[in-house]
Amino acid sequence: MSLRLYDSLTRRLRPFKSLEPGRVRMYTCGPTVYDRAHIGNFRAFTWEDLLRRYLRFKGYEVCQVMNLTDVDDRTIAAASARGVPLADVTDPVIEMFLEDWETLGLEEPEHRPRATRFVEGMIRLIEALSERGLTYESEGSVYFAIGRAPEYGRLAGIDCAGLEVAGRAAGDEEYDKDDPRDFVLWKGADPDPDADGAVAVWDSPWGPGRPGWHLECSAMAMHHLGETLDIHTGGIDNLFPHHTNEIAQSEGVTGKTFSEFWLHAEHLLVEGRKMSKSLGNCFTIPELVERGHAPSAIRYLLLSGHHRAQLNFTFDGLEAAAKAVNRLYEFRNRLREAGEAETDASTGLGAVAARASAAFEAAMDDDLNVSEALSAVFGLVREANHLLDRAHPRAPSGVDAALATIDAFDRVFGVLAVRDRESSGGDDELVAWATDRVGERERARANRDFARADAIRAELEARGVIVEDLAEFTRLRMGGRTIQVPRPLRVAR
RNA sequence: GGCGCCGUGGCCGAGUGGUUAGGCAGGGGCCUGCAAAGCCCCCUACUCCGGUUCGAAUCCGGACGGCGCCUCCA
Repeated sequence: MSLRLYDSLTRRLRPFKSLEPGRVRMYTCGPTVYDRAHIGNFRAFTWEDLLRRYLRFKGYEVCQVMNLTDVDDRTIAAASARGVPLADVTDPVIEMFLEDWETLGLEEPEHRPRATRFVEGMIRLIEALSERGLTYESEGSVYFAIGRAPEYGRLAGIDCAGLEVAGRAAGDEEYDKDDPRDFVLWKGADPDPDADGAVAVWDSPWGPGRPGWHLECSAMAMHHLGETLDIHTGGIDNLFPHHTNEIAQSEGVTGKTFSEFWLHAEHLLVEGRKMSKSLGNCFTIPELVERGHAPSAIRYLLLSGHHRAQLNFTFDGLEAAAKAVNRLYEFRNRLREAGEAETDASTGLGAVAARASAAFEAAMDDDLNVSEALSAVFGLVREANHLLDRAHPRAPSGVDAALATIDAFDRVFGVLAVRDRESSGGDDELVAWATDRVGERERARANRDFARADAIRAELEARGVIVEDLAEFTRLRMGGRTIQVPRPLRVAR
């Protein structure tokens, strides 16, 4: 079985093969760190994490680069407005970004370069482009002349020759471009020392200024990964102009293919509507967590739709996702417990697990069809539960194989790993109090004083603690967290 | 205007020329002091109108509806 991925450039599903056997070089467009990333941003990042994990599942070593855009109009505007250096805005945002990254259980990329540390490399790129006659200078700025790049616009499906040059550029103030569609490589600084751009000025052969937005990705990708990447990913909105311009710049310098595959994630809708500040639906990860939603559920929901389709993020969906995650979690627990029981060889999980494994891989091989892959996972859950019921009180054979399969699935989805973290910890004081109350409730139950036991449960529920009596212990659920309180040994009568 | 996407059961969401997607919700059952959780079973849809076909939700055409991009939003 082999992996096939939809490539935006050729607009077709193509078999994936890395340039270097066994090793994938992948560049993922990271966040602009002017404000905390929202769930829409994380939809793309979570999907990229899935891609990365699946490549590893397929046996590749992955070298992933994700940039941090810490200089652009918005970071500059934020710093200027507050009258502070750029880093005073970007450093805390980066910190929050990494926090959220961790919350969702995303794997660390091998490199996380910051644009402001790569300005020199960007200048070298502009020089190389200039030597090839692809640029022109105007009033301290340098532009890329797209008219001299014959392939320009292919990624976005834009036919430049037929494009109107006028369009929205008619009233444009930037009349210093030869062609309004050209994009800036180096933006000359405003001579006014009080101008907004003053927080971000570097020296260059063309005078003081700052690099254009698209340039950083070309520079950092090529620095870490070489002139040709295996995979370049990003949100669909980056198709044009960002990725289109990246290709123009990079290939303009090297004359080589910049990336073999271009993969794009569609946008997220929230409650059926486009995310926007005015609708107030640009939720961040901590906002959702504060509302009592578990990170594992957020991760599951973000992952559960195909990356090339818009995903509708809803609060109902979040609750459904939490239930689905829990089902997997309980299933794995059940397998772990069954592993210790005596085996009943007349029923076997091995074949069921092998079938699920094959279905999972076939689905993921097909352009990361997560929905279908999850269908295979839940198929295993259902069939295995059935066999576990039948073998009870003994265990079917093949429990280890089923457990290994679930673990392999989760190395790709990474949902149970996040869920595991939610089952421990919590507000120490509340936990101590609740544990104490449960102890008292257990004594009442042992005495068959159920009125008292129910009163204590109500008391706990008043403070947001849900009590569940299980065979071996009492489970307390508070918010997204779960705590197990062992049942005191009852004295035999 | 240009380029492109989508319309599946109460909700979310795969898929496909003839065979059960899956999750959540809902119904029934097991378990339980009660409850919850968990487990099992059930619940058979594809916007509309034409066409192609032995057969279409799946292919073609049209209509209606929704959406994205077209210079800095993942």
